[in-house]
Amino acid sequence: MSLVGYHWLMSFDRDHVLHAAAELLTRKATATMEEVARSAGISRATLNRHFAGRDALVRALEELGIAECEAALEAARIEDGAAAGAVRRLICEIQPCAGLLAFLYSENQLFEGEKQNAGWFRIEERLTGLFRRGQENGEFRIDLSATWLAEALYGLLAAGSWAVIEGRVARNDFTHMIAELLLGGATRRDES
Amino acid sequence: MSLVGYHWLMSFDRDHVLHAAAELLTRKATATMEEVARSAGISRATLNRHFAGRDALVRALEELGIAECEAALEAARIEDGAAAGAVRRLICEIQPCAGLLAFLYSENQLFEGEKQNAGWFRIEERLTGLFRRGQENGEFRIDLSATWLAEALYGLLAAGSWAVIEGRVARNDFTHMIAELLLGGATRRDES
DNA sequence: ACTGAATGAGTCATCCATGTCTCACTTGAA
DNA sequence: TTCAAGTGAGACATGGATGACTCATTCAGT
Repeated sequence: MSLVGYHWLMSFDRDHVLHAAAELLTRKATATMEEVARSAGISRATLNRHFAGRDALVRALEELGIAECEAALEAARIEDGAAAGAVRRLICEIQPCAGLLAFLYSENQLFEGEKQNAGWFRIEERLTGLFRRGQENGEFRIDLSATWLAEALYGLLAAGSWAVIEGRVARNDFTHMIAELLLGGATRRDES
Repeated sequence: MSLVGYHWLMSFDRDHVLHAAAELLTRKATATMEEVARSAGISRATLNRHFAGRDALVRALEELGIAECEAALEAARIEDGAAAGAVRRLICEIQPCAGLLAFLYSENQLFEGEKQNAGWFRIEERLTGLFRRGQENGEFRIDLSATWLAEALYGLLAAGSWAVIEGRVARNDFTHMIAELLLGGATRRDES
């Protein structure tokens, strides 16, 4: 049947293509459509058949990033328990798509138009809500705004991804480094 | 005399052009040479007379960024006194060129060639040296590598610049936000 | 007033990424 | 086997950014 399942050929895997594109574009944001196609193991023609232009590809990556972000927010159950633990779980869950987020984060054209994706607002809301909750129950300091903490999390995720890609830090330390710096800071603590 | 001082016309100010380009490219990394020229108040022809192509302009911006970074490192006297205070002074001094750094930081093509500027190595060395000093004298925790702390500083500077540009946080809070988060983290501290 | 240097505006050719199209081939389903 | 869908390779036209060029104008110094 042509309606139920359209999977005669397995050579094109939309999800695989998107992830390959994300992986490449994270390292080289100016990569050619040809390069993106080759990195996914398909031809430029096929890539253009499924994504009408570079812009459409970036938009699809944006959707993917938002979806994975919200999935991470769900999996981390950020509304449960202590805020600090929630942040740790979130960073752990979000690690697989950190590279994609770093690319989207640097793609500032996504945010300058008037038709920006509402998904970012939802994520921003939940994220700032998490930090605000931590501030209200006394876990987090209040002199750093929840908005800034959310923004800093993005920045640290991007910096961490780049550092891992360039081999400056070990991939296994990714979660620990970001979570500890964001939550505890660099200064040594005598308590605990 | 044509050898001593070449400043007959004041209409072209190399430093002003570079700073205008930095300011624009920070917001829109894909800006046209025409747009860059207009943002500096000069024509595209003149821009091309002084910078042979976009690549040369980016390289000049790289040089400017490195120079301002090292100037900030000097002005902050990062070798003096407590490491935490040195970091605060450094962030304060580096604030004016944070936008430029954010742009260069996202221009990953600068770091993939084999002919990358040695200035970054010098800065990286001094920066990691600062954090290592803090670790060795017990100020900073040792489970976060000095390399990562330096990388995180870059990431936070970039995130802070963007947040200011987009109006998410106040420009006056820039130094305080970055320094406090990097040094103290988000978690509330009961000691002073 | 004169001269030379530098600029601004405009034009032109070139390059490169992109999008579209065609055609032969492969593959799964009937 | 037959057929239709999907793919890969290649050719083609297009658009936009870029760099080089010309020419009139402006301005500083003499």
